[in-house]
Order: sequence, then structure tokens, then C-alpha cells
Amino acid sequence: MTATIANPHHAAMRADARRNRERLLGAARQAFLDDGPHVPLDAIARRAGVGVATLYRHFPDRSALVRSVVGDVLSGCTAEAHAAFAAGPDAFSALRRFMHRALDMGVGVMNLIARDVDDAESSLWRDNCSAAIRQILDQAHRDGTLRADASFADIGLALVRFSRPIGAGFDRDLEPAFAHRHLDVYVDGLAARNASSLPGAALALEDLRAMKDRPDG
Amino acid sequence: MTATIANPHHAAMRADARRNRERLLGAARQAFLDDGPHVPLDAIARRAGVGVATLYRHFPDRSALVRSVVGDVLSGCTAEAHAAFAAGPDAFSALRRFMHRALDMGVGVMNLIARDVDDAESSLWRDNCSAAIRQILDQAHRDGTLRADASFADIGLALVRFSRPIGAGFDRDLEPAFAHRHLDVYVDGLAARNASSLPGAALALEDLRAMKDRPDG
Amino acid sequence: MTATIANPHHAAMRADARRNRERLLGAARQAFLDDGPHVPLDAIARRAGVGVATLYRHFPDRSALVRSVVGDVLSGCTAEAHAAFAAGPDAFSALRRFMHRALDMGVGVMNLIARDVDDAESSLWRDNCSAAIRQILDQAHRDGTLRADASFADIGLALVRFSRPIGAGFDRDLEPAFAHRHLDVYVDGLAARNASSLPGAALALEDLRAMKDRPDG
Amino acid sequence: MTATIANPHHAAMRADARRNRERLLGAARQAFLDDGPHVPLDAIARRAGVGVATLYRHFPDRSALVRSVVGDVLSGCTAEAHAAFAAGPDAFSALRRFMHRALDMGVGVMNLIARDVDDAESSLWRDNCSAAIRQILDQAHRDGTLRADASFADIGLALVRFSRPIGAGFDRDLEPAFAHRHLDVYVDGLAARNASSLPGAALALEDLRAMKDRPDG
DNA sequence: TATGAATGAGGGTTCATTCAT
DNA sequence: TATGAATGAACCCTCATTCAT
Repeated sequence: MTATIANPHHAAMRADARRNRERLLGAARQAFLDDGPHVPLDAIARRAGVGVATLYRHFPDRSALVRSVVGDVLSGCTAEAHAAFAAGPDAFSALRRFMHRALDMGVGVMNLIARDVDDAESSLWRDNCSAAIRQILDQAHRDGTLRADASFADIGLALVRFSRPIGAGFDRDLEPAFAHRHLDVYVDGLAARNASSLPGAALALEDLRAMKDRPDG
Repeated sequence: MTATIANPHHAAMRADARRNRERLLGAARQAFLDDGPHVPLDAIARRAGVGVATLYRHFPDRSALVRSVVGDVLSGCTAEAHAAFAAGPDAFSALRRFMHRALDMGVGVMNLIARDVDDAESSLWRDNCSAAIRQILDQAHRDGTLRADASFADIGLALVRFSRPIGAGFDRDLEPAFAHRHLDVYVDGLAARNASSLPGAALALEDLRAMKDRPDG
Repeated sequence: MTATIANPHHAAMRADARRNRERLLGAARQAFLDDGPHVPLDAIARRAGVGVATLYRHFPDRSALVRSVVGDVLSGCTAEAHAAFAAGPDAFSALRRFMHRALDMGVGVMNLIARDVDDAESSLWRDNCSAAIRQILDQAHRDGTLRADASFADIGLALVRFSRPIGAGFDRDLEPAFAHRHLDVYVDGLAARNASSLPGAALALEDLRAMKDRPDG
Repeated sequence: MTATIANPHHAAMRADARRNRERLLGAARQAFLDDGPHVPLDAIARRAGVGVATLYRHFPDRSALVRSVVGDVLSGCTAEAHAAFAAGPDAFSALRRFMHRALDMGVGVMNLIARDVDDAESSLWRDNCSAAIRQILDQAHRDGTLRADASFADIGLALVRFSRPIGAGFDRDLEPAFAHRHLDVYVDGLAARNASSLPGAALALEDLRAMKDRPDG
């Protein structure tokens, strides 16, 4: 399921190197989901079946690995958003479908690690993904099926929230089931006809850009 | 806002020791929320304005501290649930009110750390809290205001989900605003009249008890 | 003088890793003898001229290091016992010779640390060494040169006793001289013709196996 | 069995303070024997049933406590040596008797801790004890019952050696039995008629005075 | 005076990263 | 190029000692 991510040297890479890179990306995403953002890099290398130094050859430090994982996931999400919008039949149901797909893709990992990611390339990934999602939201707003007070920031962050493991001491295999159930109730609440009034003014995505450095999270 | 937690030696403690204990509990809860479950104990001690060894005198190891924080938060939540139910005017609005209060109390911390907490005392806190919440849910179900397919497990875990920081790389001060907005939409979706049908069978709390050991989260 | 200890991966180890391993073993034995069982592992690493983490790479914790040192010493002792028995001319003089050699080999370290060592491999080392020593004792008993009331337990523990530093506040370089003098008097007392009667019943080695956990020494 | 040690303030001390002092001395000696020289002072205080600060009131630091324990033991030993010499019937049997008594008194503790003790008062205790022992040895030498090559240094250090626990991983309660058996064989070897020749020149006590600082031991 | 809480320095261990093979 | 050994910084925890009650 690893979306192909544009790597500058991708074409030039030897077959075994490319295979290692992809195994590392997959192992890293799963490790981040399973064990949190602090999982030792040794453990990721072991999961991928390579030595640590191979990991460092492909990703000079933890942050580079994280950025690549995020890029991988975001590009996949972008594709899913476009596909859902195209498939219809209407924007609101496309939204619901897309959100469930994003959960399945492990978009949650993006957030576990997003604090470390603030470079130009990642911003691009993020912007692409945003645009694809906004396309759906805007149409739903125009249709009057999505409650008026639900902003892109609300929904983008909701996506993050629902796709993160809650890790509440129960069997990890049950996570997806609860996530999808929670998400479905939330989407029901998003329907225009079901709306109570939300507290506070709608927050715009711009409000979120005020990054601050923070040790952990 | 630190709920008073029953400490066996509480009465017998010297005034300064008790003060330190409370400052440590408060600092720990905030540190867990801000920086995650791996926050160095040194940092917690510093936040509380005491030396590390003082922390260790009060809490023999990280796990003991975590248990105490959990107990502290859970007992506070229990009280809030009872209060909300008593205040009415009806169970559904009590539910909404209680859930917002639980967010404010930092119940999210419970989950960040719940994996480490599995002793008898913590179970008691948990059970007390569960009972207080179920009281509300059962009444709402009887009233027909809460959608029939929303189980206690759904809602308990939703509480956890909404109260955890998503930490998506934006200003941490905005967390509460989004959490409350997300929660409000979710509660709208919980209203019986707004329900679509949820995917899968309702999961019971018992399904969650199948604890497995897992390194991180 | 480091006896070659069978390490499963010995052959497969890189040259530098093997060299480090041996330097660590030697440094550890000397450090245990000089500074006791609590000597900081940093100090051992420094003595060996490597970083701490290198020590931990080779020996996952203090106990593993201790076990390896013990194995190293015991295997050397076993070889000495066989050699002494083979060299003759009679069992009693072989016993005296062996005991002095064991002192030189630093067998005392075994005991400083023996409390921590109770795994299968160490038991094997111990049993091999015991057997080699018993071979000498049995012959001496048959020859009638060794006093009848001297058991293997007596003599094995005497070996331990004489080879440990007494550390009585004097120059450590004098330790071996006194140890050998004490041992020689003791061996004189072991000769059958010199025996007074020993107090109490002879204690068998089995009595020693009743291990109890004990914090320190 | 705590010998009364001259404490400058002894007479002036309140009854409860004196009782605490004696309990601390006894607890410390036993703790040093049981758990080695590194036993935490908290543990000693707990054993004595007092708070840590009480320990510090009586003994300003670990070294002072150690010195007092040593003085306590040495003064007891001195008394035993005089008594044994007076009781006869001959010097050699007095020597044997005294050495067994010294073991019983826990003279071994002296050595565990002697490295830290080098002040004038301790030297006095030591000299008194030496004199009492030499009195026996000199007579035995004159009697021709003690081998000529056994010096005071040999025998004094032997006392230390036999009275220290060997801690070889067996039940600590068996220590005294083995110590007495080892000692008895050694004393048999000390008899003039049983002597082989000892290696090296006899070492004089003066050789031992070359103290060096050493961390542990 | 006796108590037990507070402190900071130090040792044990893990892990991100670099380097020799 | 892939490997895994070496390194040091950081964190957890303990303990000697001081200080408030």
C-alpha cells in the first residue's frame, strides 16, 4: 500500500537500494503507528530487515525518515481525495468515503510525527492534500449538505484525530473498529440538518500555522 | 483544579510534603499532556519546583506517579459525572455537559498512560468513573435521546479521543478549542434523531479488557 | 593470563570486537579484584580503553559481565587442576601446587561475584572445576596424605578464602604474599599427620547449595 | 555483646541518647557484616529503629560511624586477648581460643571498613589490640610451640581473613561453621612441629603501614 | 533532641549517530 | 554499498547529607 513517493534519485537507484528504501518506509510507518514516535531507529531497521547504517544511508537522520513517511502518506491521501470526489455520487458522501479511506491508509502517522516536519517539500505535500480535500468540502458547502460552521481546519484536524490510535490499554487490533465508528458519528454530526451551533468562531487553517517548538507530544 | 485524591497518609503528611505532592501531581498531569508519556521525570520535578529525589520520595517510580495522576483525574471525572447527572435538565444535555467538563479536566492524560496502569486501585477508580458515566447513558437511552447503537465503550473511548491533544504541529493553546468543536459535532451525531447506521456490531467494554502488553503507543 | 573462554560467536566476531571483548574481560577481573564487586562499569570500560556502550554491547548488563569473568576464571582453574594432577609427583603436593596457582589466577574474583551467578552455563563451569579438584582430593584421601576430616567443601571454600584480598588497609601489592603464606600454613594443617580434630561435622558441598538471595556481601 | 567504647560525652549523654548510640553501633556492625561496607546509612538507621538524622547526630558521617564500630570491635578483642592469655593453660592453646573468640565477635567487620580508618584514636585501639595479641604470640614463640616463621603480621591478618565472610553464594548462616573449620586447620599448621617452610621472608607489620588510597575493596 | 523530607551528585543503562570493516 | 561496532549524551534511579518541623 506504500504510495510511490517522488525521490530525486529514485530512477538512478539500484534495484536493491530501492527495495531497501521502500521496506524502510513501510517498516517506519508501521513502527510509528505501533510504538509511537519514539520508536528506536534500530527497531525500525530490524523490522525492515536491514542494518542501522542502511537506514542512515537512505535517511540521514530521524527527521528525514519522518519527513519521507509523511510525504508517502500525504501523497496517498491526496490521491484518495481526488478519487473519492470523482466517484461521487455527491460531495457529502464522497467526504464520508474519503475520511474512512484516509483512516485505512494510516494518515494518523502524519500527526504523530508532524511536529518535526516543517520544510518546503512537506508543505507542498500538505498543500496538495489540503487542496484535494477542500475541493470536496467546498462542493458540499455549496450543496448545503455540510453544516456551514464546519471549516476545513475542523475537518482536517478531525481526520487526524480519528486516525490516531487512542491506545487506551486495549487490544490494538480493535483500534480501527472504534475509529471508524467514532468517525461515522462525527460525520453524522457534520450533516447540515443535524447541526447544533458550534462554540466559538470557526477557526481557520491559518490559525494553525503559528508553530511553536515543543519537545515532545 | 487538582482533584483531591485519597492518599492513605494524606492526613499524616507534613504540610510541606503534602504541598509538594500536589504540585508534583499537577506538574505531572500537565507535562504528560504537553509532552507525552515519555517526558523525563527531571522535567516534571523542575516544573513542580522540587528536586528529582523529592519526586522519587513521593512516587517510587514512574509507574507510581502515573497511577497517581490517573487516580487523580479519574476521581475528578467521577465527581463531574455525578454532578452533571444531578444538574439535569435531561440526560442527553447532561452527557454533553459532562463530556466538555471531562475535556477541561485533562482526562486525556488517562489514556496517554493507561497502558501502564493495571492495578487493583486503578481498576477501582476506573470502575467508579464508568458507573457514573453509565448512569447518564442509561437514562439517555431510556429517554430515547441517545442513538441506540452508541455503547458505553464508544462514548468512553470517544471521551479519551477528544481529550487527547492531536499535536498536529500547531499552537498547543488551540488544542482545547478544536477539541470542544470536534466533540460538539460528535455529540450532535449521537442524538437519536440524527443517526445514520454505524458500521459493525456495537463493541462492548468487555472487548476492551483483552489487554496485551505493548511497548509504547 | 586470560584463559580463553568459549564464546559461541567467538569465531564469527570481527577482529576488533574480539579484541575489545578480551580487554574488557581482563579489565573487569582486575577491577573486581582491586575495587570490589561494585566497581562502576565506567571504570571498567575506561580501564579497557573503550566507551561504556561498548561494554554494554558485549555484556548486556553487569550480571552478564560477571558471569563471563567467572567463566573465564573457572575454565582457567579447571585446566590448572588437571595439569597439577598430571604433573604429580603425588596428590598432596599436586593439591598444594594447584592451590597456589589458583591464587595467582585470581580465582578470588569468582567469589566476590558468585552470588549473582546461578545460571546453567556457570553451573557447568563450576561443576567442571569441582570435578577436576575432586580428582586430586580423592587421590590424596586414598593415599592417606590428606586429613580425613577435610571435605571438598572445606577446601573449595578455603581456596576462595585465601584468594580474596583482605584489604586490611595495607598496600595491595602485599596481598599475594600474605595469601600464599596463609595458604601454606593451611596446607600444612591439612596434612594427615598434623591433624587435630575439626569442630563440627564435615559439611558437604550440598549444604552450600541452599542459595538465598542476599543484597550485598 | 557491644563492648563499651569510650565516648567523650558518654557520661554526659541522656539515657535515651546513649541507648540510641548503642543500638546504632550494633545495627551498623551487623549491617556491615551482612550487607558489606556499602550498606546505605538509611538501612542502618532503620535497623536501629531510629531516623537517619539521629544517626548523623551521633556520627557526623559514614567514616565516623565506621571508626566507632571498629573501635568497639577492637576494644572487645583486646579484652578477649587478655582474658585468653590469663586463662592459659599455655600460650598456644590461648592463641587458638582467642582466635575463635575473635571470630565470634565479628572482628571481620574491622577489615571490611579498615581502609577508611586511619586516625589517631583508631591507631590507639589497634595498638592496644596488637599488644594484647603479641603477648600471646611472644610467649608461644618462647615456648617453641608456635612455628618460628609465623610473624604477628601473618597471624593478625589471618584473623582478619578467617573472620571475613566469604559470601560464596551459600547460606550466610553457614559462614561461621566454615570459618571456624578453616581456622582450626590453619592453627594446626601453625604448630611448630607441623611446619613446612613458608615461602618468602617473614613480613613485618611495618610493611603493612604503607597505606595507599583505594576506592573500594 | 528526634524526625523524616529535600536535595544534588553520581552510577546504570539506552539510543541516536558515526565509523571501520 | 551493507553491515554492525563504537561512541557519548541523556535519562532513570539511589544515596549521602542537610534542613525544616
